[in-house]
Amino acid sequence: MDAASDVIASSARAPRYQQLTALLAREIREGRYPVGSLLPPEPQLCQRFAVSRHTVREAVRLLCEQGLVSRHQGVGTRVRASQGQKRYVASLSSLRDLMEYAQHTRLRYLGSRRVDADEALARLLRGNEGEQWLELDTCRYPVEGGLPIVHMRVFVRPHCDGMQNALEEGDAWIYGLVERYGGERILEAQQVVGAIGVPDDSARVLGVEPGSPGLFVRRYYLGRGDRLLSVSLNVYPVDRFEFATRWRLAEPAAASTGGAKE
Amino acid sequence: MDAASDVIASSARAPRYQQLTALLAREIREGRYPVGSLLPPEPQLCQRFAVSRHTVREAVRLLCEQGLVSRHQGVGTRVRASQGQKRYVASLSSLRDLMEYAQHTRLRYLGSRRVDADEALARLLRGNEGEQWLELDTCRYPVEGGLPIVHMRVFVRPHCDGMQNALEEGDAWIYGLVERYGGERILEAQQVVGAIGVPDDSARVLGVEPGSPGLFVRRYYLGRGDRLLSVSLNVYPVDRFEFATRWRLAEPAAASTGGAKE
DNA sequence: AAGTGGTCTAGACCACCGA
DNA sequence: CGGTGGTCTAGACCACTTA
Repeated sequence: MDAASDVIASSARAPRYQQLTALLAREIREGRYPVGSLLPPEPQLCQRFAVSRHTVREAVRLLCEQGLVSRHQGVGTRVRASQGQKRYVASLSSLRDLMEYAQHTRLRYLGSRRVDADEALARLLRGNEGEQWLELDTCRYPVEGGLPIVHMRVFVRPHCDGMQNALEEGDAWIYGLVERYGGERILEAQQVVGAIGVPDDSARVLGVEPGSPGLFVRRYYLGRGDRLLSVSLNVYPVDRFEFATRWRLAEPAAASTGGAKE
Repeated sequence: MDAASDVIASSARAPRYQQLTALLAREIREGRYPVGSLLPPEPQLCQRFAVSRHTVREAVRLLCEQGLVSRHQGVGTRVRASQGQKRYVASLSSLRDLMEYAQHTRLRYLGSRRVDADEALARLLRGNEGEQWLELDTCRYPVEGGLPIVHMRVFVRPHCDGMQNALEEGDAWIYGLVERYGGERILEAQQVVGAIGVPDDSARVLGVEPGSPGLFVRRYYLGRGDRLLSVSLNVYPVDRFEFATRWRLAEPAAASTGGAKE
């Protein structure tokens, strides 16, 4: 190839591997390396850009982190996408943070019962009619007392019997119990939020007028192979709860670790 | 130190840098390097474990990706957490996905006006009393017609004048306009969701009873240095909207790039 | 000025894959 | 088998922070 024109400037401000990342990303975007094809092998890139293999690998690593390529030992570096999308991500250090407010709440256990899912419940739980579930009825109070913040109905598989006892102790986290009693890690949580007129049973628990404005939150906890481990149906009355999320732009930037001061 | 006992087995199955990562992670967990302290400098780690600096750096890089430490040129490697927490992440390919439903909606522009923030509005917009804002009044309809799904009041800085014209064309995305007219990328979006009795003005737009159950969503769009670029105040009536999010467990697995086949 | 992590080179051997 | 990416060494110079 025309090695001369491909030389990476060593005097430029940006490190070489970052220049290389940008250059390769542009060539991928412009079709020189179509999606599905293989990038040239590392030795070839070293030669073309007159840099060491370490530099090439660092550059390709960034492409990899941006999802543009994937590497496979013995095969090569395959182009997976032609352009890095903007991606906004939100992260939680634990599912507990889904309900950050809950740090300052106490759980109260109200009761439990076995239920056979009728058609409406089955649809809500994404299961089949006639399935057996164990329903746990709970609510959360502020630690300083007062009216409940939320009415929570938690559905788990019947073999999770025994969770009730743990719940009665009062400061357990549903998702933790689900993992302990279900013997399986929660790999994904899905959440659906919407408005609702508070239904009668929740209204009684929460001490508000039936039909008054409320927030419903359904959470589905999934394990391996999208196995449904638990479903929680929550109702919050107006003014006692807000749900905050932060979405940050995930920089496909080269910066990696260096960035922020402490 | 007792270098002999710290030698990393070269015969073991796992690569040295992964063994090193695991070893350091354990020592952090067990308190040898408390949170807030500095890890020994790289040359020292090289000596202690009798490995090259490259290997040490690869190991520390993994600790970094797991969030256990952070590196700072000229300072050192600081311990940030004593144990790798489970982390759940949700990602969007664009802010548009925050309102996935909106793919099938049309925007309708209702009007705009300049406002001086009074105390209540200033608090809502996280700004100061007396600040000038440009308020854009809009709502969204299903493409197939019918009642509006949401009443949106968007606040932008006054210099964004001209956005109205773009809005009147009908299929613009607020966040896109904010970037175009503000001349700045949105680096972060914050979202607060809660229940609300639909206020009078929104009720008129939405065609529902004032005070009936609704969902409010406040979104704050931030640019560089957390500069507030825009705020959007949305009200959804019951039954016309649900808000879904998926949180997936992000594996802090050591595997890095090697893992999956294509 | 000294010490930190960040970048970079020039080599080497290995595990894995496909022909 | 040859070629790929994965790991590793032993050096070097630089940018940045702190004192």
